[in-house]
Amino acid sequence: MKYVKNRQKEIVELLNQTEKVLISDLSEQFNVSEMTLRRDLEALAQKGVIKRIRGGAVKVNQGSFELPFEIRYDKNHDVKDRISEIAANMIKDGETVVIDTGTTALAVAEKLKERNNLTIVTSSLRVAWLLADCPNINLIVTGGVVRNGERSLIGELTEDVYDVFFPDTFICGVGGVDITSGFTDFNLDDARVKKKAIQASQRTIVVADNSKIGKTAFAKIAHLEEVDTLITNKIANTDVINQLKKNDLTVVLA
Amino acid sequence: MKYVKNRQKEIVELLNQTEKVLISDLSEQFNVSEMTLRRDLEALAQKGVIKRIRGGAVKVNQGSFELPFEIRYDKNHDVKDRISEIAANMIKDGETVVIDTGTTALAVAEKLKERNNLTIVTSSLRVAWLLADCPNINLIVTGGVVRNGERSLIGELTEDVYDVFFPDTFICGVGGVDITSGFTDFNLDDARVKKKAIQASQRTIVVADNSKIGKTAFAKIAHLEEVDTLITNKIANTDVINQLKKNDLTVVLA
DNA sequence: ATCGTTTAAACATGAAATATGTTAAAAACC
DNA sequence: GGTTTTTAACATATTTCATGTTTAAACGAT
Repeated sequence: MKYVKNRQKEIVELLNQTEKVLISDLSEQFNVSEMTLRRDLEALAQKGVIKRIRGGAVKVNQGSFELPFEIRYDKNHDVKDRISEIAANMIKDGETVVIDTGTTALAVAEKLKERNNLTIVTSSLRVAWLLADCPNINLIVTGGVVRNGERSLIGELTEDVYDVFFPDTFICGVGGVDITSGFTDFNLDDARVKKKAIQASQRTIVVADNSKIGKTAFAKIAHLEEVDTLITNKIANTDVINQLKKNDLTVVLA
Repeated sequence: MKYVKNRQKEIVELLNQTEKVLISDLSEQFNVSEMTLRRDLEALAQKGVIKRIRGGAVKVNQGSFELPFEIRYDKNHDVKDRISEIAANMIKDGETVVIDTGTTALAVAEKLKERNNLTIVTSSLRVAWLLADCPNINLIVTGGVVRNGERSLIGELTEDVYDVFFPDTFICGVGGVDITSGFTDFNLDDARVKKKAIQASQRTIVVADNSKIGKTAFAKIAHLEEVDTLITNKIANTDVINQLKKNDLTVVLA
């Protein structure tokens, strides 16, 4: 079961480099039958990650398109683990914390599961589901329209929550961090929610692994100055990191 | 897996009559090893349904206390299936439907999964989770505080949603239906939300299996006249049903 | 303290669910 | 038309989960 996901993840990554993969090649590479690969490709095509062609698959990644949550989830898992550990340690007992959508923010939520006396606000159904039965956490879900796949809550209902809530810390996930474009996200609606959460919160901590550094996604979330801390990992492009540090942004490398 | 839940359910029901059960007795009765029963009792004690004592367990059910969701879920499953089927058939494509918390309402959500062009509003995380990836359903989650175990959303945030939303139909779950006390629920906060949903909705359909008929739970939801239709099953107490029918309430027997 | 009972932990077994492989017929491509 | 790929159905393997067994430790009562 673990292998299935790993293999499918690798197929996607392979496709990002080679434009096209053949079932016959993959079969040799992974040492599994062609039928299995066919099933893998079918599953991925179903999610819209790849496009099936006769004998293999081609990439469909046109434009700023985000991979499905499940695929992203175990990508860079060890990195996210380190980043989220640091983020979790910056949260003190008794705080009111907003936990954002996205895989890295979900990892932070996992670290906070056993903590006491926390009030957690989230617009991610996944975070809500994860923390729903923690008796020691006061969990609040923002309302909103459920965005398919991502399971994030968006829209007016979500945004309006930040007119009445003023949390201590916002754990924010992003699609890209760049010197000129600032913090961006793949989805406009999600970006709007993040923007309001930043404005309402005392401090904002962005968690983003190195794959996001230097990238620009579709929708603007905030300028660099609006965020307090960026937690990323060491492999991130040092040039960009150094420039980010000049912009009144505390950068922590996991 | 199905047997585990059934056995645990039966243990709880047994405990409601006898105050106390012994592992040695249960082992004989269910024809399973004592170790298995020990595991069952541990699981139930974990959820707070029973209290573990040396050699067995005693009931903890003081007052009007509701069993945990998981235990209730497969109780009367076939009945809920019939009731929810009827409820689902009363929903027309294009409607805006509120789906409540509780096991029977969740069963209705399951029936609506494949339907098209529905807007579904829910204050149940379980319903939200179930429908989250249905591309043909426009899913809206009310905000609110997550109630432990039940995974329902409660509080001001939840209630206020019904100041701005005016749905066509409200599929409502209840804790009890009675001639004099009307519709009641075990939880005050849930009851408040239900009350507001009834007021905001064009019509309210209560789904409740026979175990609820003639019962009164803790918190008042609504008078009989405020609800349009009650869907229950045939085994329900006929006297009560007949009286209910006199109160301008359409009763449908599954 | 001491005896019998109950529990907890570790490992073994069994059954159900899931993933993978194989085969043969159908469909698609050239 | 002949080759390759796909689909579907079934067979096999793997994994997971519930259950059982055993043993040592913990507990309660005397």
